[in-house]
Amino acid sequence: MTKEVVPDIVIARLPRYLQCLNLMAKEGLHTVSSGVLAERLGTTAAQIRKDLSYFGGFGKQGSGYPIYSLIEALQEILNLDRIWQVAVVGAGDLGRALTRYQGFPRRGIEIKLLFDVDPKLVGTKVGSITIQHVDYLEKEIQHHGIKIGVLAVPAEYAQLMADRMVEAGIEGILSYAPVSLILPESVHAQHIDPVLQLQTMMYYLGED
Amino acid sequence: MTKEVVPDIVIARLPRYLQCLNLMAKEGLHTVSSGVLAERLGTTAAQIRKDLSYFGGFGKQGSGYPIYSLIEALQEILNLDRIWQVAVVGAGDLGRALTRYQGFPRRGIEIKLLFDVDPKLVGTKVGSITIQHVDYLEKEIQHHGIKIGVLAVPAEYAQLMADRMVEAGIEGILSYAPVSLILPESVHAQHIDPVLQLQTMMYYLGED
DNA sequence: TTAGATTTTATCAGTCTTTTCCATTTTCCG
DNA sequence: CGGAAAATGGAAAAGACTGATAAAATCTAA
Repeated sequence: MTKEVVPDIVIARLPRYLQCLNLMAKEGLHTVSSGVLAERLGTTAAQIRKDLSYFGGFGKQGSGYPIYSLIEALQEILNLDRIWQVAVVGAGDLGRALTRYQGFPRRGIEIKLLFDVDPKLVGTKVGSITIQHVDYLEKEIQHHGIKIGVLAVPAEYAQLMADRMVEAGIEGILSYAPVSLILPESVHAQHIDPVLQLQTMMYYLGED
Repeated sequence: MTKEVVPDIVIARLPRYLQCLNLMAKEGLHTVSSGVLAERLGTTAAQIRKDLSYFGGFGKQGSGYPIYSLIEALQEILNLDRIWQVAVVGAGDLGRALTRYQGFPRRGIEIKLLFDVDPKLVGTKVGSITIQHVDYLEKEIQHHGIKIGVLAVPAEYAQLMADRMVEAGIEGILSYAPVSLILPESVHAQHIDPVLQLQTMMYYLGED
């Protein structure tokens, strides 16, 4: 009866399962066993079964998991059964590349707003989006009721922009800025920093 | 005497500590306690102390950690006390943005090679790097003895290019392609996929 | 229809991580 | 100088996650 809490680390793996399942569906498969899925994902069958079992029994003993209904179930669990609108702050190389990235619309993510401070950029378009001045950040985010923000600004402005987004009602931030952000507990943050990931790698590559 | 194994997850946190320490050094601080560092990083003091203690006692009771020498120690642990050369495969929006990214040279990462298949791109320059045809991938990587590759190609070519990089001697791959790669155990791989991170977030944002 | 192979599910044991506790050392301040 | 406060580092406890095992269900083929 008690709504058992699903560990964060399990949630973080579900999108990867979904990605792989979508690929398999495109290949024309209808059913997959945890063993096969594990091999494609580089993990273990037991882990996949355990992870999925947090949400109920999707599989059929003897045959495995029906791909289509598992995809649907995961999409519902992750709340992907709708379009999520996103605001991007920072229209430099990175911000513009993200705004043009076709992988977003293909997977239910719509870049709705794009902001920058540079007056030379404001008013120009990236794809179908017009770059707006950050002065309008709060107003526009509130107006569209956007809950997810992407930070693509230099490190020194990241905390300020994050604070403003939170103030405007943003509840999740994906940051590309190379700094640690200090945010309220209630805001979900994720960081992407290729340098940090490469540095992690260098530890292991060093012994030569 | 037994060389205790440091957990992967600890290694993955060290670059973040280093990033924060560098920032503090720039602010003119000389010493930092685990508590203050933890607050800036959004973690706990105990975890930082435990992580650092895998490598020895860097701190001084009563005052904390001397920032400069801790930075140096971490750089040495992570093998950052030299320039790492990197090859980028894929010169689309993303590959070019990465090649231009100033954060790499600033932190000891040199993009040395950039490849693409598109004959319209081959021969053109991105910053000071000339785009080469992927036909020369193996030869060039071997010639320069490069150990780290960055994948910035469409999903359907990612596995093929990863295989070729491994064949050429690459030991670590940072992939931006939205697929799971199947690689030998000996190759260290990291993935960056903003969609997966956003989807993880959507699970938590969904209850509204 | 039945036997055997396959595969999930649930449970439990084991391992890995994190947190807590505390002794010790250093710093600060009156 | 001396006591209180601050801080580390190690040991141990607690907690979380993963892997293994047994049981049940399904499928396949003869």
